[in-house]
Amino acid sequence: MAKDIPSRSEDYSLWYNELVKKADLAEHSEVRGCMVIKPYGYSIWEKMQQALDKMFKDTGHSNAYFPLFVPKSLFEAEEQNAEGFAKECAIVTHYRLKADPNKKGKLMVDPDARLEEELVVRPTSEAIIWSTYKKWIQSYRDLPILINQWANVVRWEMRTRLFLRTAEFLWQEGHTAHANADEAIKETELILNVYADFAEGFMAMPVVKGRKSEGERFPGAVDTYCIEAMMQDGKALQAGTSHFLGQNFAKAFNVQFTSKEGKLEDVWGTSWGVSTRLMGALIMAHSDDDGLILPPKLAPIHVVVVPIFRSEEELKKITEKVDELSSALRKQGYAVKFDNRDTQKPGFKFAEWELKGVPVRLAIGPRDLENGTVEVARRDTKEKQVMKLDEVATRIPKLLDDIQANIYTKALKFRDEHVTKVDTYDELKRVLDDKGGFVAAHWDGTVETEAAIKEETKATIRCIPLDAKEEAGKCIYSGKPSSRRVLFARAY
RNA sequence: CGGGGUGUAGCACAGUCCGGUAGUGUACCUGGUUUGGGACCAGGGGGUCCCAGGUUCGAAUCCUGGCGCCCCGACCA
Repeated sequence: MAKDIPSRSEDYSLWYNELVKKADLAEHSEVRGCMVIKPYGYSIWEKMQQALDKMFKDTGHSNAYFPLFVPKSLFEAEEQNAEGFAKECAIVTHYRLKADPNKKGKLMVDPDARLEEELVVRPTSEAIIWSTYKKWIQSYRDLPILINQWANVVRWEMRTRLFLRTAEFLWQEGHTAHANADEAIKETELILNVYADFAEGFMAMPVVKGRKSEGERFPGAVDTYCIEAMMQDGKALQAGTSHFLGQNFAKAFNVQFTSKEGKLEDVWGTSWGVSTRLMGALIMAHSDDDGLILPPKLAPIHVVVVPIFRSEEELKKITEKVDELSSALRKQGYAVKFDNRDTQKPGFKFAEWELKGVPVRLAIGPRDLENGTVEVARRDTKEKQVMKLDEVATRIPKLLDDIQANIYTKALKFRDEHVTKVDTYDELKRVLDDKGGFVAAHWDGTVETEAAIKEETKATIRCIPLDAKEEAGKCIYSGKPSSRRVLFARAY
């Protein structure tokens, strides 16, 4: 086990926190609830951004940027949305500080600098964006608008956890406007599929695509779609949401257009987002007691090379071989790190790069120079093999593909083993306590039943899976009829 | 907001009960030996002991007030 990190079985929560810090991903800042994302952590986030950004652009979206501040009058325009976020908003009330006459060297808020209208620091940008769309949209010819923004938002959470829930976080938020409901719903579903493809294809993390229940719906949305993932401790994590907003925001902000037929109509909308929370998901989905396990498609470093040498001479000879190998790998698009520090021993480096989750490690020493070989170790299984030096550059791509596939398969197997069908309330409670994971059960579709189950078991309906089969049954709580199973779980 | 904990070197912590020269591990710096799974030896540097006030000859330690942070709960898309 890695030094200074507790094992997952000992204390999963502590394992997660320590791993985030020890792997150099992020740390707590001087600001309550806000984290510093460190270079290594940020480089993983950048890989996520790059992949997602390309997917958005490939599906016709463009990036833009809207203000951090939302005037209170705009913020409150869409009532449900405003009410949903009101309890966790940071508000700017003043625009100036001045020297405190009573405390030397200290500043105070200048009471004369009160803003006429308070500014809400965006917890989400529907308000500011729809108030802008109003100016952009007159005709059906102006539609659709397909915009994404990469931004930070602030939600004054009571309790925070690195990446999973921070008071300020980074995300992307898409906001689209359409001429009819059908097109908006298609957009909502398109993005849901983009998110699922990203989670599974890049993060190697299987997800369940579904709809949120009424009680879990985004404030101001008509319908909320989501992808739900399963963490190694059996808790669910919402990894992304895509909302069909209906005409709610158009009505709130008077965004209307003249249709082909010459009629004045309200615009249909969607919004969708994923955040730095995905970093938390990535960590908890794959990593082990030795540290991070990164899927090659998101790893900032694919291959780390550790030279083993006694003298400058030896290092020089090794470096020659490594340079050749590195450039062959780089030509194929892989990021290679040559860890030639002479300040740390090989064993230290092995442990460190394992902690950081680099998928493949090569070790080259005098022995290998003699034999024309290199030791290849994969992070996911910890298996080592000796390869011919001149074969490495051509075999690594396959190995990285194997690793990507293997960690997905492993996570999928775990997820599938943690979906349990139950037909009684007692079973639900037992499975939640003993096994965790998703519990597939019948539900009568009411907010009351969901709330009661949540109150009693702390489990929520994660989603109504899109692929749920029609199946007659009885709600495990109320006994009322139900036509399909939904997934319950305790969640992050 | 409720419950608990905590604040001392970059980091992790001891010392606080019972007041008397500021400690340990790690990290850092120098030199040497090492290097195929977290090296070793020797030497060295680094502190407003969270802040403010009080008690005292003397406060990291006792008293009063304040602040920060962490964990658990409630809350949470």
